[in-house]
Amino acid sequence: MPRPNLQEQRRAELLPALARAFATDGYAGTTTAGLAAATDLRENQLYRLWPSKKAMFLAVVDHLYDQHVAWWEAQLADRPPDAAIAHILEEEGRHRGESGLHRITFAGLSEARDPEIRAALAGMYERFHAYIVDVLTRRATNRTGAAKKRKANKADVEQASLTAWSLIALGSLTNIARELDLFPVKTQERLFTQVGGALIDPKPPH
Amino acid sequence: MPRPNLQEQRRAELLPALARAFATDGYAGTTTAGLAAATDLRENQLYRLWPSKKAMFLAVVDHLYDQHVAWWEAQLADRPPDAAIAHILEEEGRHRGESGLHRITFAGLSEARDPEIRAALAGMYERFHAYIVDVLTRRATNRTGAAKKRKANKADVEQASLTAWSLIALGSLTNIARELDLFPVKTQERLFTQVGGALIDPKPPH
DNA sequence: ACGTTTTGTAAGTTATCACTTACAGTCTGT
DNA sequence: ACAGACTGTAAGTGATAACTTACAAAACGT
Repeated sequence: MPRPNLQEQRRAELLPALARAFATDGYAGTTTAGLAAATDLRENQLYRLWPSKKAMFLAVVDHLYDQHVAWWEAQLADRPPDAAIAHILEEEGRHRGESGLHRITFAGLSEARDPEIRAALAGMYERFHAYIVDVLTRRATNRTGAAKKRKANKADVEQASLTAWSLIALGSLTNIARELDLFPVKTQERLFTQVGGALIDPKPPH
Repeated sequence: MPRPNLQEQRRAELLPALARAFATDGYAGTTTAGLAAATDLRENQLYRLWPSKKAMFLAVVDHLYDQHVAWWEAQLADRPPDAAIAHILEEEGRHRGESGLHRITFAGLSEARDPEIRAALAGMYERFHAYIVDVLTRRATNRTGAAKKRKANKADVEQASLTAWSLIALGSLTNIARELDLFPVKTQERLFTQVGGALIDPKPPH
């Protein structure tokens, strides 16, 4: 049994370069030749690691989603819930721009006819939404006093769900705006802190 | 001088079919053969009306934007500003789904590297934003009393600008959600009426 | 009816696409 | 050292892309 199988590791190493390529040119606009150039490999070497261009794209989607959630986790760790959320609202815009996640999303949305791509994107949104709802309700129950330890009731969760979707909406527009240079970073920050802040905290301290 | 030139009219007639094709398959995913099939013409007949596939796409972007604004105008006409806005918030989601505007936007965003496509999209967003700001400030000044007829001041306009972007954000997410079946229509309605309503009207009547 | 122009139909061109095959090197456990 | 799997390089495959060319058939003003 000669030579150990390092394919899994190789895949992981190549994903950032693939992500960059897909983010730059979209799904249909990215060629396998381009992917090979981006990874400094030949096309058939990529095809030894994934069965198709689509598989490469789906792997990229998963990779970026994991990366994004990991970033959230890092922001939440070692901070009290309120401070963590405020911090995320401030930093989310900046971070989103750096990862290529939003461009991959646009690319995927253009291919939403394809059931696998569609499912991958939908799963990503749903998991992210669930995650935010969890963060929001954890914070809400903490606030009402750990002593009571009341379970988040149905109305609370429903409200948190709407709020979570709204935050995701702000994030989506911010991505579009960044892509098209619609408004300066300052406006983007105000969107997140002012509007986003108002959303999660109906009575602003003024 | 034989046969009048009806090209302009022909172009206008064909745009809806072209829009449908681009909306279905994205920009790069749509082939000129597909466009020909969608319009029931041959490829070279299309090329007699537009110089390239890109020109066809840009024409579609303009067409859908004009259509969307016309719809807004129709909603605003013959309604007092407040009622008109409420009505738009209720109907916007439904209407957006029917026109293919959002899918065209996704398609374009995947090609945002192309300066012409990028400019067309950016222009569309900016014009739409300006339009909403105008609607919002008209309403605000109306409210403070037509008698005073005070000019909208800078802070008002800035606030309206943020609100307008937020509404556009909700619209964008709604489109994504519709595309990916993220949540039911009811949630979508609540997003617009509850969150959207709160955005344009910080103190809800309760 | 005629001359000019637009319209319709078909075929072709060149490039590039996703994906494959062939084969020579190279590494590893034994 | 050597078998057997992995790695690298090159070339090739058929399909299909955007876009053209060629030419016959209408349509219109005169």
